[in-house]
Amino acid sequence: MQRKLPHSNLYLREEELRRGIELLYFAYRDFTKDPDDILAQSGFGRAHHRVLYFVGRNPGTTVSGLLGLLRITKQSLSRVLGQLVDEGYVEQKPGEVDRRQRLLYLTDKGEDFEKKLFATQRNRVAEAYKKAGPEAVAGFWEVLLNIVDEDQRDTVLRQIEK
Amino acid sequence: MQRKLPHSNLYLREEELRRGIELLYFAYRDFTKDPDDILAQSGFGRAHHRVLYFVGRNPGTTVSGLLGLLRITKQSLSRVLGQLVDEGYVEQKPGEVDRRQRLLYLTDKGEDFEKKLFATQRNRVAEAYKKAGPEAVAGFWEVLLNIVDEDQRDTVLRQIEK
DNA sequence: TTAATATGTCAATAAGGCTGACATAATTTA
DNA sequence: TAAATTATGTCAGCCTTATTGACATATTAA
Repeated sequence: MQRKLPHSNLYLREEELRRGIELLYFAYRDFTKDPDDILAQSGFGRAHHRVLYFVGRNPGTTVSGLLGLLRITKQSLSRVLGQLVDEGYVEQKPGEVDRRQRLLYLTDKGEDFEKKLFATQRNRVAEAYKKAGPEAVAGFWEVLLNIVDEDQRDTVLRQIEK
Repeated sequence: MQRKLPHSNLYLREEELRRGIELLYFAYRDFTKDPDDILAQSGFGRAHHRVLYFVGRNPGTTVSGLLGLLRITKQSLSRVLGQLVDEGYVEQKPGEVDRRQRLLYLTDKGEDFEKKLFATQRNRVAEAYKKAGPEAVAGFWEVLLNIVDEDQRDTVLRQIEK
């Protein structure tokens, strides 16, 4: 596969930085489109998706765990999470060790829905991985990880290597 | 540089797809944070940034050109663009060939502000490129481009190779 | 002359963030 | 044990940014 390599010595030139910034914007724009369409049909939005996704990936997580991962306020999360609980996508169980906590789990309904949402992004990313090849994928991961705030990289690594 | 390579044959496994999806989310989350903070101080939001950015990159673009690139409605663009024009960041000149068009340009004030916003993302991406190395950067570009909608890739390529 | 195009505008609606204030139950600490 | 802290929830109000639909104007093209 022919690939244009960034300039070996001066690869930090304006043009190449612009390219990364723009690709990130366009890729993210399209990446979020498919699940957004499905969510809209159920009266949900992107925020519901994130909650479903991270609760699915981290069953038994607490509200504050989710707040730390999503980095939004509890008032914002509360509205979204409340809807998901009300409509039976997420269930809360009191923590056994610390009974102030509400441990979060997807219900069967929530799992089915999350799978449906995931499938669209999964297909898109799988296609992109296939076209780009394994080495490109490794580079993709590495650059993205280094774009994350330095003090968040450990948290992200723990999350993605779960 | 030691890098974990995705599984050569079965690299489309769930875990590796999840990893890409999550990294994209976390990287984008942090990537947008710095300019968002600066924008908030001036009473602007992320949408203003996008307009400033793409007008800066494509001086003389039309309103419909911008709509196609950003893929939002003209009503949404209109509000944001109107504010930027009112406050002297963007200027509109009637098209010479087609006088219905309003060609868009950054003013000096707009250019200064855009540079300030760009600098934050530029630094972040430059650091990430440096840490990951040129080959990783090439992979980063390639995967991102393939995540973009297939029918949008030419448009995106024309934009990033400008 | 008519139709289509580029742009702008008004109005209503919605998602999803935010801040601030306050409440409750449970746990930890002094 | 009493007081402070923590985990969570909730109410109220505000902002940005997106949406749809309808309509207006100027200009260009058929």
